[in-house]
Amino acid sequence: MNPTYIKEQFIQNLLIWYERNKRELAFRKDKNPYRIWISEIMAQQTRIETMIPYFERFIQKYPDVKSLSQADDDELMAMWQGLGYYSRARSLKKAAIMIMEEYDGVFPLKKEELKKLPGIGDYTAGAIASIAGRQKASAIDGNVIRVFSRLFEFGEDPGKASGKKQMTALVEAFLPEADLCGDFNQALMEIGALVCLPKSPSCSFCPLEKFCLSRKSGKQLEYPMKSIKKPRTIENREIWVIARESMENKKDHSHVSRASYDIKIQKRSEKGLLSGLFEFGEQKPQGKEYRVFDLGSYIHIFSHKEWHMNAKLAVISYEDSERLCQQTDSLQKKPDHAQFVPMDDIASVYALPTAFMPFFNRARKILNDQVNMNQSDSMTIQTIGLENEKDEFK
DNA sequence: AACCCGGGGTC
DNA sequence: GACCCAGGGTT
Repeated sequence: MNPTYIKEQFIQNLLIWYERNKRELAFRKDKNPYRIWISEIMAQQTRIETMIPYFERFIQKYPDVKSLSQADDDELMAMWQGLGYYSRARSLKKAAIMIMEEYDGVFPLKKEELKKLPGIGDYTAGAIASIAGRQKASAIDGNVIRVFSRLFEFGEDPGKASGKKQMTALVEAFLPEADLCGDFNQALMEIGALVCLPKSPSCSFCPLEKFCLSRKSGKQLEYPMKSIKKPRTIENREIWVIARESMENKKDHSHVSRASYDIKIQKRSEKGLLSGLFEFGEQKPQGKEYRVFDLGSYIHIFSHKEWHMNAKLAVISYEDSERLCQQTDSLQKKPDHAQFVPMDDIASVYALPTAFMPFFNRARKILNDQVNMNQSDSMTIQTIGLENEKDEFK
């Protein structure tokens, strides 16, 4: 058995399995470069099932490069709200503008050209070039790394530069002709997603079983080699959700059911964590009397840090709300205007990170209950416990 | 090379 | 709770 024969067998087994077992995914319907691109960016560090509904909505709103290049920034972030890694969305728009201006609106399909676009690295460039461009290119993601690490009992950390380089050479030694590379790459990923699972690989169903060294040794779970992660840092935060009755209520107090509240939000810095998204802030209202409700505590876990938050809801007067906006502006170096916006616009119009969502849901519930209550009493300070509200925290 | 950047499903 | 997901950018 010569090496060429082994490679042919490997490719044939893989591609036949793929044709029989691949999932019908929305972005596999055609080879449109724009849609392949959007799907690959959304799929970065994100499970396919999670990303599918975002993909459908995104394509509806931004059907092509041109519409994306003209997207409103806040609307774009709202479309991405909840997906995470928000710089992906900003890079998408930047790249769309580059494609319009530097490529005359024609999507580049060569790997080296694709890598010049923001948000497109080694993996994504290879995926687009091979799938949409039918070019000979590898696309090595976490799935491919796991599959090949196990196949050859790969002894280095593929996350490090040396290991990544060797892994690339190994995978590329198995690449078929250009026309088949798109399916080859997707097939390897599909094996990783459906068969060569991190904790319980189904080796007896694997078309590559007879090529797999770790299958023979029984050491599948020792690959890929993993490096030690540093522990997350913990930050404590005191969140103040500040609400006021919206102006509409004052004009029309005969219709209590139409009453609603505005909530103060401000834009986070354009750099760093959750950049460009909105938040409630940590400024306690001061001065006149206002009603306070306890919104409890919540721990939000990011990849690299944890926010341990406590939050309160303050309902203040319309007059105090305007002064508060000015105070908040003066506190910020680069003031993104603190503003009171209708409660129902939050998360749909103003992208709110998932980290704050539990507090927003609780505040909304409390405020809606307030609307349905007769507000004839003169209560000024009120605290509500959380005993029966745990469901609101997820 | 090390660090930063989200959120969610799964076991 | 630990793992890890169709990774990329910055320092």
